Amino acid sequence: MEIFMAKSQAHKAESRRAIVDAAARLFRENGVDGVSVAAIMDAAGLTHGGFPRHFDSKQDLLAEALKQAVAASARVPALAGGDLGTYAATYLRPEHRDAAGEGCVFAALGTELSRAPAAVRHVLTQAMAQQFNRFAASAPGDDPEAQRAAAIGSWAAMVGAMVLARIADSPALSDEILQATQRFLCAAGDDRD
Amino acid sequence: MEIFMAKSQAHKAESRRAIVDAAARLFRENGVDGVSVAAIMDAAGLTHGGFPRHFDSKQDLLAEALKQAVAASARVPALAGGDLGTYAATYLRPEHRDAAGEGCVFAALGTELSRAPAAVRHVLTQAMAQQFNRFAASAPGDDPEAQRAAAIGSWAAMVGAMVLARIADSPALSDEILQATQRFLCAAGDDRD
DNA sequence: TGTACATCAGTGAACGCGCGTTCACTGATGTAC
DNA sequence: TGTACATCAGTGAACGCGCGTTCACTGATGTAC
Repeated sequence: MEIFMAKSQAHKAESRRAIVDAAARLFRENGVDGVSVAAIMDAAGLTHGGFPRHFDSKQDLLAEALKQAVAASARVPALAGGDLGTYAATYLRPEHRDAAGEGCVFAALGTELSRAPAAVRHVLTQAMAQQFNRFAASAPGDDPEAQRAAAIGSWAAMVGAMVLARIADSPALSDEILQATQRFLCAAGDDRD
Repeated sequence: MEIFMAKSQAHKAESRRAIVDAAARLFRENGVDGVSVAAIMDAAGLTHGGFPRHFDSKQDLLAEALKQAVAASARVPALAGGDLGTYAATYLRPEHRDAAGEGCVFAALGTELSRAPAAVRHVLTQAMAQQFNRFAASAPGDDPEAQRAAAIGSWAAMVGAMVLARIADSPALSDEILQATQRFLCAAGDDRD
């Protein structure tokens, strides 16, 4: 415990970063309604009273946390490379399923976010659009429209598979969902090469 | 208002059905944490005080509502027919996206349900297993393993596409996600026919 | 058939509890002189 | 260089509020006689 921690302006930015980091992880792990502001502040090493010095509301923090999370996802090497097959192989690993807090925002919070306020959904819409553009260029096939369809359909399959794999209470079925989806996507790609 | 409504045992079953129906719809529309027990009872035409005569807890009702919802989904004609392509065309319609309350449970509540208690997840796991078995038989291709992979991967794509289409705040992008996924799934099927 | 009574679905008030949010206060920061 | 003071990040107590749940009560049901 840093009892005499400085409270300068420089350290405020550090606190803010810690809050956003904790929120991005805890929201994905437990859902938006499954984690309290107090729990987030605690995970950031602060008390809940300091919250309004950084954010107007929990929704405001949610928007910031998602903004950071999608930006971080866009920096994942497999995605930066742009190869759909490589990305799918990375995305569909059991390690991703078991670490929702550091994983895909859409697979972790998707159904809750469809009911989120406009500001939150807008952040995610732009992230989706960018993702599709990146993938479309590297998708198999030569017809641009078909490439884009493959990019969108493949990503939908990844997100859906992760959602379903996390619901399954049988480890065997959960693993199978991930493997089968990867096989399905590979086959769909190979057919067009 | 049926002021002098009978309160016989026969009518209790009717009340229970009304509660489960309302819950199945409202949970899917607003999320589990987005609807209160009082709101469900109100939608069923009752007051919240009568709730414990029918269910032990909100979670108990959730399990019952999901059980009914997945059973109803299994009776959808396009699914009973077993043809994957027909089912995808039905599933991926904008009307489904815009009527979450009557639609697929996994697309409406998927990410919340992954954090649900074991009893709830078990109901859904069995529903998934059945869905895969039904689809696998009619999936394109002749290798049973590949057929099963196609069944699982295709359904994952449908669920994922619906989740993403509901997040998108741009109607154009939302429609495109549904159409592109359908095109992608058709192409994946055609390649194997 | 008629009457007394036990049952229990449903009512509406009330109960704790946890939550998001607010606020008076503390004390280190860093500026003014 | 020192000293007085304004600022403000962070603390911890407190605020309403809505929620899931509980409960004394009502009155129709339907059985016992």
